[in-house]
Order: sequence, then C-alpha cells, then structure tokens
Amino acid sequence: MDLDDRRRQVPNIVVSRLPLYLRALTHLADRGQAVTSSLELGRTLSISPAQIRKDLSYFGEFGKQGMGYEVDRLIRALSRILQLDRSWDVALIGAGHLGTAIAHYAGFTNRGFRITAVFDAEPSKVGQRLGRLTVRPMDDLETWLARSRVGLAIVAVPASAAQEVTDRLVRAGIKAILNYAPINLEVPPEVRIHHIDPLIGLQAMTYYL
Amino acid sequence: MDLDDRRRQVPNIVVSRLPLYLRALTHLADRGQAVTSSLELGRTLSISPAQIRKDLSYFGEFGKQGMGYEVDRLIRALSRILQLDRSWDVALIGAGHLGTAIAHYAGFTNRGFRITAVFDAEPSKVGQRLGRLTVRPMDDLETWLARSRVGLAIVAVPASAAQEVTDRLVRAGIKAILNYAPINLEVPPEVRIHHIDPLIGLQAMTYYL
DNA sequence: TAGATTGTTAATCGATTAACAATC
DNA sequence: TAGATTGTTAATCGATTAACAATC
Repeated sequence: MDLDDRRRQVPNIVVSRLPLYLRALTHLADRGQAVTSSLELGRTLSISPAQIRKDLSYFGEFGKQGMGYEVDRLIRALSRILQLDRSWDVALIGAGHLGTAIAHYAGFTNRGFRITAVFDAEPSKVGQRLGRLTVRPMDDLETWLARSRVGLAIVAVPASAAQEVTDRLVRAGIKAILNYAPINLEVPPEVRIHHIDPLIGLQAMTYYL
Repeated sequence: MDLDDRRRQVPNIVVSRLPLYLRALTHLADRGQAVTSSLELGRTLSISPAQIRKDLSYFGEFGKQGMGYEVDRLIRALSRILQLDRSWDVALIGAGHLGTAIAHYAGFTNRGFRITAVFDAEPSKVGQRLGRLTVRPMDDLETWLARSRVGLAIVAVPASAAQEVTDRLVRAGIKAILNYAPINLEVPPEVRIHHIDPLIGLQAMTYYL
C-alpha cells in the first residue's frame, strides 16, 4: 500500500477534524505550551481522547507513551499532512461587502492562503482598490487564471450568479471552491467544494430554542 | 411520548439537514415548481432519497405515495419545525469589515432573522451608521439585551476578544451564538453555538489537492 | 520503578441504505 | 387499474468508544 492508497482510505470526517486539531494546537503554542495530550485536546474541542488518537493513527505515530504530544511537532506533522507547509494562491470572485471583508481578513494570509486576485462583474467596482489588490473585470477571469498558480477560488457573488461563476472556474481548472453564496452549487466529482452559509447554522439552532 | 420527548429524540445530524432541505425547496418554489420527490431533492443535495424520507419521518408524514411532496406544504412544515414561522431578533457584536458585511447581508432579513443592534468596543466606530443601524458601545450590551427580545447573537470580533464577549452574552441570557471568530469558544451545555471559520474549510480541501 | 499516556484492537453505537408493503 | 413514490422496517455500513498492552 503506497502513500496514495493510504490517503484515499482515510475517512472524510477524519480529514475534516484535522484543521480543528491544528487550530487548537496553534492556540496552545501561542500560549507557550510545549506538550499536550489527547485528553487535554479532547477537552478543549469536545472530542473524545480516543477519537483524537484514532484519527492521528491514520497518518502515523506522533506521540510518546506516558508523555503525550509535542505541540510543535504535531503542528508540523498536521501541516504537512494537510499540505499547509506551502503557500496557496487563491482567487476571490466578488468584491461586494462580503468580498471586501474576505479580502481584508488577515487569517488567510497568516495561514498560507494568499488572495492574489479579486474579480467583479460590476463595471463600477472594477479598478477599485481592495487592500493590496485592484478589482479586475470578470472578463479577464480565464486569461488570468491560465497565467496564475491559483488552485483555489472563493465565490462571494450573489446566489443568482454563483452557478455560472462556478462553471467558469471549473472549466478553467479550479479544483477547490469555498462558496459563500447561499445555494447548492453543482460541480463535477473531482472538484472539492465547501459551503459557508450562516443561515444554515442559525436555522439549525432555532430548532432548539 | 409528548412533543418534547419526540423532539429530544431526533438526532442532531437530522436537524442539521433540515435547513438544507428548506433551502432546496425554496429554490424550487422560486422557480415555480409545485411538487417534488425525495429522489429529486436527493439529486440536488447529493443525499440519498431514503435518507430524506427517513429524516422527514421523524416529524410526521408530509408526502403522498405515488405523488411526492407539495413544495409549499413541505416548506411550511419545515419552517414550523425549525421555528422559522416567526421573526428572530439578533444582536451583532463587532462592526469591522466582517460585521459590516453581515449587517448588510439581505439573506438574514428575508428569512426571518432581523439584526436589531450592532455593538463595537472601538470608540471611533460607535455612533457610525451601518445600514439602518447605529453602532452602539460595548458598555451598553447588557442593558440593551435586558430590554430587548434578542435570543441569538452573532460574534464577529477578533479572536482575542471573542471568549470575553461570549461570556458576557451567555451571562446576559443569550442561548444561541453564531461565531465567526477563529477560535473554539467555551459555552455552558445549554447554550447552542455554531462556528463559521472559512480557514477550516480551506484546510480540509487542500488535503485532497 | 511507578505512573501516565500512547497506539490499536475489538465491541458498541448510531447512522445510512435497501427493500417493500401501503397507497395515492 | 398500473405506475409511482411514500413511510418504515430490517440489514448494512461506518464511526465512535472502551479497554488494554506497550512503552516512555
């Protein structure tokens, strides 16, 4: 079994927890803590210690019996596993209020995601500055993507335009999309898509109120 | 078994899918479609038809054999189940780029979530207009919440301030929080919390690239 | 060494799916 | 009636947890 086979075998839900572990570990490192345990991590994340150990065991052995995990070492290991030990160029589509907030969000840059271009269909928006960037016309999307190293895109356009924008991104070879538009986008199976819809979260909470 | 018992029994994961069904149904209704089936809904949402039928069966019978589901009727039923057949007042904490984008987001208002106050700790922000609203000082938070009908809050402050803000909201009686700060907030078990962190989504996708 | 905590196996738990009788 | 699709049961699948030997 080679690395790719092992990779394919890891359940999706396990992969989706790794960023949570990474965030908690980074938080510990910021506070100057050098060592942690599955018990401690589990408590801060409301995840059972057994599950954390099991999740990590898909990728190797990162701890020491009786000692726990070196925070820095585990951060490096998880970063490598998630391919975060490199920088990712990201294209942002949409320069409205939401796009503006995303463009200014420092959290991306600090963690290896660099927004390298912003596009908008609105002529009045084109040419405006957004932090370090200048808004480009949507017509330039394909040409620009072909010349860039961008592998991910963030969709922050109105729901009515989101599917068309997505189709263009997919045709241009984008393989991962973070979607802020409140609709279910259709993409081919090889394209990863992650939805961010605040309404979905709110609506699930009101059930319990 | 009374209604409350039945309510408690429904798995969390089932509840979390109901807003997705609602969104897909609303989309169908907007396009003028009157009837749908678990097969059609499943295809648009990438969920098996059996699962949709099973999920709905926790709450009653909403379809007709051989016919499917009346879109409007199912929308009304799900809205009632999720308590969306009323309006919810929401407090927004944080008037930075993200808070501004949230305050302007029409999607909330259209779906029964009304942001009725915005708070910020920054004196330069206080008094500024944000759409229909005026930014209030953080000092007024408790007094204002006590007088309002607000049941939910949106946290859009920097990570460093998020736990303190959350503690104040919880003490003031808020029972559901939508958190945009990129940290794991601790809340008592009776308080619902939903996290929105774009980085988590991006980081799970890079694994597969 | 004694104590602690990992990595891993086996058991348990819960969620998903297949299948089909009921029925529109 | 024939065809279609629901609601529901039972079977399957997969994820979580308990337990413990290994070992730092």
